[in-house]
This record gives sequence, structure tokens and C-alpha cells, in this order.
Amino acid sequence: MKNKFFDILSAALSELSYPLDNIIIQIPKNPNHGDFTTNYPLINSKKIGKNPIEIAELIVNNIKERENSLIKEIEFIPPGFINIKINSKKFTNELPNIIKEDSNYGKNKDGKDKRVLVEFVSANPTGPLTIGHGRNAILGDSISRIFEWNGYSVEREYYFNNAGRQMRVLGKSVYARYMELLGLDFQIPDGGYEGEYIKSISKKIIDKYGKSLIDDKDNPIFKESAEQFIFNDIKKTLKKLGITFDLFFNENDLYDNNSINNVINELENKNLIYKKDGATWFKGTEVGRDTDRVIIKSTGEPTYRLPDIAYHKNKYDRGYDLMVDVFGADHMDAYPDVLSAIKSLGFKEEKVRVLIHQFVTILKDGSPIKMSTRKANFISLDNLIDEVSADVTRFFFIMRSMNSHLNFDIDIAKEESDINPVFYIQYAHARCCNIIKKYDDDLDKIDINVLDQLTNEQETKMISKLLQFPNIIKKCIITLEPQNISNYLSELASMLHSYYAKERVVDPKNSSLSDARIYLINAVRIVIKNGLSLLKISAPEKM
RNA sequence: GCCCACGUAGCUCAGCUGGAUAGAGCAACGGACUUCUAAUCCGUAGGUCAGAGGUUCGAAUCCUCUCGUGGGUACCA
Repeated sequence: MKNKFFDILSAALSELSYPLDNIIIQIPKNPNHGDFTTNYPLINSKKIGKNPIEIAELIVNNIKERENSLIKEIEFIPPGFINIKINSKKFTNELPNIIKEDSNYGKNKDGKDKRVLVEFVSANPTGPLTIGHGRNAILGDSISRIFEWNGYSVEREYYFNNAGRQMRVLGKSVYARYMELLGLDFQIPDGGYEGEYIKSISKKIIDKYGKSLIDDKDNPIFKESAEQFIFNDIKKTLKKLGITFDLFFNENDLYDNNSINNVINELENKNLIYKKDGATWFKGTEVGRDTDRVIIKSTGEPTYRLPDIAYHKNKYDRGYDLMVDVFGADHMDAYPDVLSAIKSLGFKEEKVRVLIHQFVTILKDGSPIKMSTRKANFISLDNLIDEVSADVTRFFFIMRSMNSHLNFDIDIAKEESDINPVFYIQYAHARCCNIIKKYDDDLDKIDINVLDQLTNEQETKMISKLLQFPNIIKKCIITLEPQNISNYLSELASMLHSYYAKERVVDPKNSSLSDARIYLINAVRIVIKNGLSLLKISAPEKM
């Protein structure tokens, strides 16, 4: 619809020989300003060298002179806006398309033949996922889904490290609990993990090996059992949210297949590396960073930046058209180093999009809880899902912009009250379903001509809203904010509820109007369902 | 100190690449169920968009500074 107006406007502009490169068409907030508006005269008046209002008038007159069935009213308003009202019939004409496309309505093929890799979660297997990981997981998965809806071929990847210091400490912690459970002397290592789950792991080891390992504290069985146990746990939690990964990438492989060394050599060839104080440094300052960074410690162990560089190189080598990294705010300082290194290795930086989300503050009894996996004083993501359902969890994490801190009030989330907008949207869907159930005839047999009766303001606005859905999904590719979808759905649900309260849909006394309205309701149902499905939130037919 | 976000109603937050009168929900107050489900709707009240400059026809939105909050600033990940 917008495109059609765009064409009409462009035609007028070229006839007036005005520039065509700066055309913005918007949907005005104020309904008195019509269905669409453009500020073209205002932003181009300098270039054209005329008064905005003068330009507006010329454009409007030009459009008026020509025949078109799309525009019902067109006017220019000081200081230089052009507002148009669309023939409501043009809106209703689009409705059958929604019904026809059904569960595909909103999808597009813009990303056809493009492969995108979305890396997210990437929590090391040292403990259950926290609520913070939950934000990352749901954000990453929702973004993957947005790509899918835009026709991209998407791979979800989980990057992990099972070889570092943290994992060694984990193994030691398991050993300590193993000894404890056997009633022997034990000592929790410095900075060891204290969660209950450690004991569960130790117990499993006892079940299997008994006391045979008491003098074998460095036996890899401790670390490996822990890793296996925890990873299963993590996958189980993710599955509850409907998230599965296509790939698990082990950082260790980068060492085994020499990628790390190769990166060092390449950087060395580019003269971006030097030794100082026994460590190996990356010349960040050479590539526009504030400071140089250690990439290999004097102990010979790389810092996390080095494998990260190798990892990204690996992704490039796999030939993706786009790579998305979803990180928590704690990576803020690290990724620019990685990107600049990647760039200096000759890769295109633009192929990587780094999404940084802020942290989640958990509020309980009104005050924030400090969380640490190590101290195990966190509320696990798994617990949260069990308490408030996967739907609510998913919605809660994407309804806020990723770059604002999220206050997660446990007490409110648990309440499952009407505070939570996900119910509002789901209820709108259930309502549509219920109305449709009350309708006796066959939806497929409705004569499309009856749709002309959908002329009241609420109806026109709602149809216009439905028609925006595909654009919202396209827009999300630019913003990569799933929030755009949840906002849209809330607005649509609100329109539906309001309409429902005011107008009778199925009215036996007026069957032709009923037909038209039920047709509309069915379209609303489809759009809400598709939106929720994109977000992997259920759309109940009954509540 | 330096870097990056954020600061919008009492609370939690929307606000699209700058647009016309800044919006929801919760909380408060007043209404609406013999009706297609009231998990809903309608109305009232609530604002110096942190503050100060700047850019321009026009700023919550862009730029600069100040203040405040969070995060980062390790040879931790």
C-alpha cells in the first residue's frame, strides 16, 4: 500500500523534475493526518530552492490531476506535509491475501541464498544457565527466527571452552564433593564451585566408580563427568524454551587443528605482534584501538582474545554471508579487538554484526540479587521457566530493548497476573478463535465483495495494521530487535480487544456484515498467530 | 581517569532512518458482564522526555558539555 503511494508520488516528482532520492513516507500517529504522510517538501525545499508549502501544493495538484483509485483525499498542510487518505476499499482488497498466505503471511525471501550464522549462549559448561544467559539465549534464537522469516538459511552455533582454568577448578570442585560424600577429608579449591549440582555430579561418580578414585584427584573423569552432566542440563533447559543448536563449536579444536598458530603466524607476517615481558602482544594501537593487548600470556597460555580471533577466522572460512554474535555487556571491551584483528587479516568487518545486550538484574522482595555461577547464589533459568512457563520467559526477555538493563522482578513474574502482556496477546488470539467458532458457515465460502462493508474507522485501522506486519518483519533485519515484533503484537491485540468490546462480529440479523467481520477477525487471528509463532510463543485457541 | 550503554508519568518501559497534540501496562480513582470468554473494554488523573547549550522549518530522537545509573577498563572468560 505504501509502495503504491510511493509510486504515485514518484511519478509526480519526476514530472515536476524534483529529486527522487529523498522520499520518506510515514504512517502518522495522529489519525487526522490520514493514512500516510510525507515530509518530502520540507526536507527537499533547499535542494529545490522553493518554499516547502509551495512545493507541497505543486505536488498535490499534480497528483490530483491524474486519475487514481488509490487516494481518497490528499492535502497539503503547513509547514509542508502532504497527507493522504487511502480509499478504504483498497485496504480491504488486501485482506484475502492474508487469508491465502495463512501461516506464511509475513514471510519474505529477501535473504534467499544467504547463509547466516548466529552464535549465542556460548556459556562454558561450568554450571546451569542463569537468567542472564536466558536473555542471551532468547535474544539469539528470536533473531535467528527473524532471519528465517526473511528467507535466510540460518545456523545456530554454541561456542564453548572445556579446557580452561575454569574447567580445571570445576573438576577439582567435583573431586572435593566426591571426597565429602564419602566422608573423607576434603577441601574446596580456591574459587571453587559451590552449587548443589556439583554434589549431584559427585554422587553419580560414586555410583559408578565407588571409592576407587579417592587417591586420583587429577583423574579427568571428574572434569569430564561434570562437563557432560552440565551440558545435558543446559541443553535440557534450552529445549524447554524451544531452542536447539545446529552446531557446538569447541574452542579446543582451534588448538588441535593449528588454527591458533596460523593466526599468530599471519599476524606476525603483518607485523602486528611483538614480545614484551615474556608475553606476546597484539598491536591494537596499529589498527585503531586505544591500547595493545596481550594475546599470549607469559605462561604460554593464550588469553581469550586469541582463540576468539581464530574462531572468527574459522567462521569466515566457512563462507557465511553474515555472522551475528550475541554477547552480554561484559564483552563490550573485547570484541572490537577481535574485529580489528580480523580486519587486519583481510576479512570484511561488515559481515559480522555484534549484538550486545545489557545485563539482567534480578529483583526479589524488591531488592536486587547479585549473582555468580561460582557461588551458586543465582536463580537458574531452568527454575524460572518452570515457575512462569516458557512463553512468559521468552516474551519477558524480548519485550525490552536489548541495550537497556532489564529488571526482572521474580515476584511479579511468578504472579502470572495480567501484568504480563503475553497473556494479553494470547487472549486476543483465543478471542478470535472463539468468535470464529461461533460462526456457523464456512469461512472459505465468504464472498469477498462483502468486505466493502468494513468501513468504520476501527476496521480500516486494524486492516492497515495487519498490512504492516510484513514490513515489521523486514524492518527487524535492520534493527535486529525482536522487541519490534512484540510491540507490534501488543498494539494489534489492543485494537482487537477494543473492537471486540465495541462491535458485534457475528450478528445473526446481519449476515453479510457478519461475513465481512469474521473475515477480518480471521485475518487478525492469522497475524497474531504468525507473530507469536515467530517468537516461538504458543497461540492458544482457548484460555 | 578512559571507553560503551542507559536516564521518558509514582513504578516497569514503548516511541520506527528527526515530524504535527510524547504513548502503553501496573498502581490510584470512576464506570461497563442476562451479550461472540470481563485474562477484556471505556473514562479521569498523572510529564520541564535528567540538566544546559548547539544543529534546523521542526529534537525525547542527532552533536557537545554537566550530573546520575550500570557495565567494561587484568598476562580472568
